[in-house]
Amino acid sequence: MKNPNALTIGKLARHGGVNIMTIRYYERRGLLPAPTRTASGYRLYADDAVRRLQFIRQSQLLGFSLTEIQDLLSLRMQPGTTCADIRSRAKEKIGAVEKKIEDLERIKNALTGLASACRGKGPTAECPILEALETK
Amino acid sequence: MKNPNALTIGKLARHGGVNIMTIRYYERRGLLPAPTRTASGYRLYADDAVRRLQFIRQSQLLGFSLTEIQDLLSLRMQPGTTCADIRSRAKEKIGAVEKKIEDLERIKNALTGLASACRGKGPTAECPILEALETK
DNA sequence: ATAAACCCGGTACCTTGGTATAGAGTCAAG
DNA sequence: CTTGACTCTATACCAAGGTACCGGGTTTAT
Repeated sequence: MKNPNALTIGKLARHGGVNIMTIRYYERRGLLPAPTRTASGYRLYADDAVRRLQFIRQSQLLGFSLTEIQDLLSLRMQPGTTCADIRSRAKEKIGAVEKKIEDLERIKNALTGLASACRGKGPTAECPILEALETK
Repeated sequence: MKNPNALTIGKLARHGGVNIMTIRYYERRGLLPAPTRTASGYRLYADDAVRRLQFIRQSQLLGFSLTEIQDLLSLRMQPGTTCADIRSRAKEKIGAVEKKIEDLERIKNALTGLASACRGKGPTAECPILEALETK
């Protein structure tokens, strides 16, 4: 091997804790750059691919979609992009997360109201939950 | 028409604020019972189909999936099902919603921490957000 | 009586984030 | 040198909740 650190796709997958198919999928999506190939066509990854995979996974854990992660990655590559650009993406995401939380709080309150209206006794014909769902 | 209240699929769709295709889809999924047909094969719905659609929509707004709604509907039809069975479905859903809220709170806190670590100045090479994402 | 509006079934397509399968070629160990 | 593990591409499939198109038949309004 020319590069002593080169990883085959299977090793990269084990390193990153993802499936081989996921790596190929990320490559198709443009999230991972196409690596060099051996003469027989095998992908060979350098160490930075591991960091790239970590970036993707961490970003996913923070609620970014693959498309948004792509956006973050290309922002990073563009000269002239500042830290403020990245921070604004983070703040947008915070806003979206807050909105989702509010939606879920509303749902939770509505469900809690219904559940407490139901004594839990009797047939379904008299269930206040079912009635509430039918009557808009 | 035999039934003065009979609705064609288009009228039911407008009543319920959904697409015609959605109604056919619900029928395929078993969420709406197959209605009677005219001699030429047109679907004819009675008034209760409107209430059924409302039930589905309201349940969706409360976070139930179509599969769960199917479950609620068949529970309602089964003799011997009690109000308590329905209430327990509601409580399960409340638990799931609470868990989602907690997940989102964690995400929000992590993002907020990252955003406040970033002064918003300088190139992306020094962005603490990007660094945090790369370093697991 | 004819055009507009409606409806039919079947199939394909969309999003998101992957996963699976098939059929073939390649690499390493015994 | 053969077997098993690995990799390749291309294509199809999954959940969820629909939406769209096609080529035809029906109903309604003018």
